[in-house]
Amino acid sequence: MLKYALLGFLNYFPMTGYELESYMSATTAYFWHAKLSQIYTTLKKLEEEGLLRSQVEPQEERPDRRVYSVTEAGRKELLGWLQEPLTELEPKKDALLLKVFFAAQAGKETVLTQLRLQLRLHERQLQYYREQTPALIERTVGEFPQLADDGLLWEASRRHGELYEEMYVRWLDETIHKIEEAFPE
Amino acid sequence: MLKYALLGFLNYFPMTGYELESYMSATTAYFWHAKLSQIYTTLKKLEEEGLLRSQVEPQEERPDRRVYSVTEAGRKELLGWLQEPLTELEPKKDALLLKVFFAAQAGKETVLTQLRLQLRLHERQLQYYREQTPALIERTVGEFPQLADDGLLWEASRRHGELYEEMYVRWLDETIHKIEEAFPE
DNA sequence: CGCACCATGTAATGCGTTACATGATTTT
DNA sequence: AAAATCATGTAACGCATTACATGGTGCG
Repeated sequence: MLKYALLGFLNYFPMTGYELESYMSATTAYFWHAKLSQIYTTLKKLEEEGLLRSQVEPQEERPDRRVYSVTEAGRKELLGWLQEPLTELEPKKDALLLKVFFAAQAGKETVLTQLRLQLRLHERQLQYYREQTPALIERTVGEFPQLADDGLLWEASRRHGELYEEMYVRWLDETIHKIEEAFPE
Repeated sequence: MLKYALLGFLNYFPMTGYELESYMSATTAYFWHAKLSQIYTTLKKLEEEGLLRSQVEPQEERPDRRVYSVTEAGRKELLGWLQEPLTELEPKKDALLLKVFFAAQAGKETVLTQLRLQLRLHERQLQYYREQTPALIERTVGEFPQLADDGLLWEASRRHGELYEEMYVRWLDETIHKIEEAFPE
């Protein structure tokens, strides 16, 4: 799946594995992320499959840059994936919910501590989507005007992040109060 | 991590791998799931580590049942995990959002078709959390009254599912309308 | 007649993380 | 003086999925 994220980014313009990682961290990280090591091995595999090609740009005093770009076959592969509909819900994993599910065995204060900590983390993330991400999208669309249509969809995914964090904060609030009331000291 | 889900369930009462899978499907599947094959191999490993023990119950005309239960070491391991706070946000993956992010390259109608399909799936899931899950929790607490405290936290995780699906439906609605307006025929 | 349920497991493969290995330049 | 940025990769390991392998009972 990382495969398609890489093809998607490289279809905007050619770049290195290192640059791909920083773009992903700044944009898709909320719903798709990867470590550098995985990015490098995946890029190599995609080149072997003929979906990417690379060119080495020599540099002084630094490792040479290996710049990847999408081949015609790669573009077709990306388009094919974009057109395939998702006919089922994605299974998800959330370790916090798993802990909450079994938390009765650990006692009230333990759960509450954990939920309050999560509340701070999600509030901070919510703030990030509200205050940092819009400017990032505007800046990118400003820099590459041919990507204006894409900007609309980037904004849609940012909005998902915002709504998700709002929902999470609300649930944490609600749950903290319910636990406080239900297990009085 | 599946490890802790298995320890958590088996700490309620002993059961087989097959039964673990059906409990998980009915309850934690929304935030934690596993295939039977993985459950069987993990149970085996946990027994080797001394966190579980198993007893074989012979059956006629069917494969013998292997019933697992938690050892003292297993209970400690579970408690230890429950007490460890999660100090970071969980990275998540959502293939639909990845598609939406890159969807401009595939055209308006392709995205809309996909979003409308997802809307139906999420509406159905929302209905499930509202209409089916509460009865399941009540039934279980009724059957095992010593799990009343646990019931409160099961309800909290169900509520997260409900809020999540409400949020997702709202976002899909919003996004579908925005795309319809922004790319008029 | 076919499908779902009960019940167990192994083998191959793929996806992802952590650790290892290197090293100059720029910013705090 | 330390940390972040730029820049590349390999190796070992762990977690998860898919496919393989078996087979009786009960329901519609």
